[in-house]
Amino acid sequence: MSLNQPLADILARMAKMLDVLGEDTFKVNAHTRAARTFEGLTDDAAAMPREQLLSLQGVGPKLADKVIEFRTTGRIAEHDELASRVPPGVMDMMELPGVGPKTARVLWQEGSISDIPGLERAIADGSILSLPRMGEKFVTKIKESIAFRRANSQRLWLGRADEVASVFIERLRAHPAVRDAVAAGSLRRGRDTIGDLDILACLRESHLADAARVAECFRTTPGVASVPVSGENRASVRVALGHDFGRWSRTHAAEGDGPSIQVDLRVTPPATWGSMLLYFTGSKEHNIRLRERAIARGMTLSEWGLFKDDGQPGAPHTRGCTPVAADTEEAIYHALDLPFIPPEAREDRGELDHLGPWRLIELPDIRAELHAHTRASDGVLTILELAQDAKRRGFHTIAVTDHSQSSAQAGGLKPDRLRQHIADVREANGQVSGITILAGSEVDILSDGSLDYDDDLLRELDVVVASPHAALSQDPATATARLLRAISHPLVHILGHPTGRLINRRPGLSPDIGALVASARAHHVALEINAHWMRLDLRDTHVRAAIDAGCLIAIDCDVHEPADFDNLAFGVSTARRGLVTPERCINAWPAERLHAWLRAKGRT
DNA sequence: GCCGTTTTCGGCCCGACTGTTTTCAGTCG
Repeated sequence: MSLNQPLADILARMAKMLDVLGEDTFKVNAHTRAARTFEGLTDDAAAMPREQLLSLQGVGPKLADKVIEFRTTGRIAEHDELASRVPPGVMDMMELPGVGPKTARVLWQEGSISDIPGLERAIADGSILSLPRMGEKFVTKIKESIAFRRANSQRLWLGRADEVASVFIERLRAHPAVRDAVAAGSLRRGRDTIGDLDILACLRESHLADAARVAECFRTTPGVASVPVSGENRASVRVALGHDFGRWSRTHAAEGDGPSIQVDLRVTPPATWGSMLLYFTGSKEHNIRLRERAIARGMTLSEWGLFKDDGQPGAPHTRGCTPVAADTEEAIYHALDLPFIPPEAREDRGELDHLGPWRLIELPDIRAELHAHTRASDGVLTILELAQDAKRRGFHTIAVTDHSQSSAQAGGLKPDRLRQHIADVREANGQVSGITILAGSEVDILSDGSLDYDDDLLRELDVVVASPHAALSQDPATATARLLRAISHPLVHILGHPTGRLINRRPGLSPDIGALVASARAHHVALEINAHWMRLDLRDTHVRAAIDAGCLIAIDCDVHEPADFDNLAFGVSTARRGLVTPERCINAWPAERLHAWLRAKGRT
């Protein structure tokens, strides 16, 4: 188990405690930045010599020593000391929208309010109004925040957030004053979960005075429950996720994933489209890097554009200055001596140091689906229907990979049924012109790492996707040994959804990713990015580790019904976050190359 | 607490909105 995440967590907690205690904000930021560095790191900080720690972004001598202390003793003394001074409930209060470190400190130290229940009591008896800067409106805002938080303990699934965003985007695009509307924020960056939605609308040149009407159109979208922020060019709304928000909400609304989400809108004229899009896409940390880079080049960057720094007080766009670049993101990056950086890579994980143009995998590059189920197990399509759907999407290859015998709940095939199924696939192949139908199986990796069919049967298949389905609570060492055994099996092509996680549902296995990717590379096994938005497994940071190690990647939809093909975009954005290129993705290879690679397995 | 294409000391991202203020602090993204 990597030390990176626990380390990131404890450093982030220290930053928050320093903040509420009123310590130097730059020290706070230093801890926050270091936490992010470890969160995005692929190599394990547990194994790094001090010199290597010091080479990391934002890690200096003091933080390096804290890392070493943490991995040696399991604690950081300074953290424990801070924790003894800050009640945990005060940290909870800072999670409320509208309550920052200063407010939390006033509540705690001047109002003796040290947790959210205490805050609710102080609101109920009115005693909160005696504290400085706490008025009626503030109290109302906090009450709403508490209710909102209670209903939204989890971030939203990517697939569901996308569905909600499209409701607003389609509505805005239909407005006569709007040239275009897009999702920005973490949705555009393709993160696996979304905290709130950011929508950007661009006015037509002929309708520059209509920003307020566009914001009005946005605020009045059916389903909007409240409007916490409303300005001339912006608005924030909260929406109840009812039955009007697409098929996922209908399927999953009652399953405890939070009944509302905040959606932020920004309206912009075309002249500032690029700088607004850049600003609103983030990540915040990426934007800060860009602004620092602008300053180093004698410029300043904001959502209003990139300007020459003329030393005058006041924001340049309010003084009539002409920007160096503002209308497109490309122009801004160019003026900062950078290539266009894809949104998925904007996480302050070293992307500004990337030389040359980026060419990450794109949706149209994908030409094959190698993980799909039919009615034979738990899918809804026949072999021919599956092939026709895949062909419609422009694929040259579809692999039929129904479940193996141990997945009884999914209708897994006993050996005899699989033999018949293989014969059926062979017969179907050729009946749909222009696409190759391969006979495969999604074979269970049993808890000891052995496979669910014997080798003679596996040898009859064109594609073997080996996946863990049960025993997903194994300890990391056992899980690692299990998956390594499956990877080293000579007939396995693809390791399917390697950790078995379900986002917001279960954590899945926590194998040693470094060992996994090294073995996958050595045994020519492709690691799957399962594109279903509840899985996205491998996750982005693991994909990055696989790419750094030289592994091959498969991006598959794990098709059970026709709509599952639509999830491919989420798999692709996860791949892009891991810096996957077309060359490394077997689904992007031409048919001949892919088929030759599949045939080579087990013959060497 | 970190960092160096003005710096090993003195900086450290930018602007809008909100609420409680008589001119601004706090929060957010």
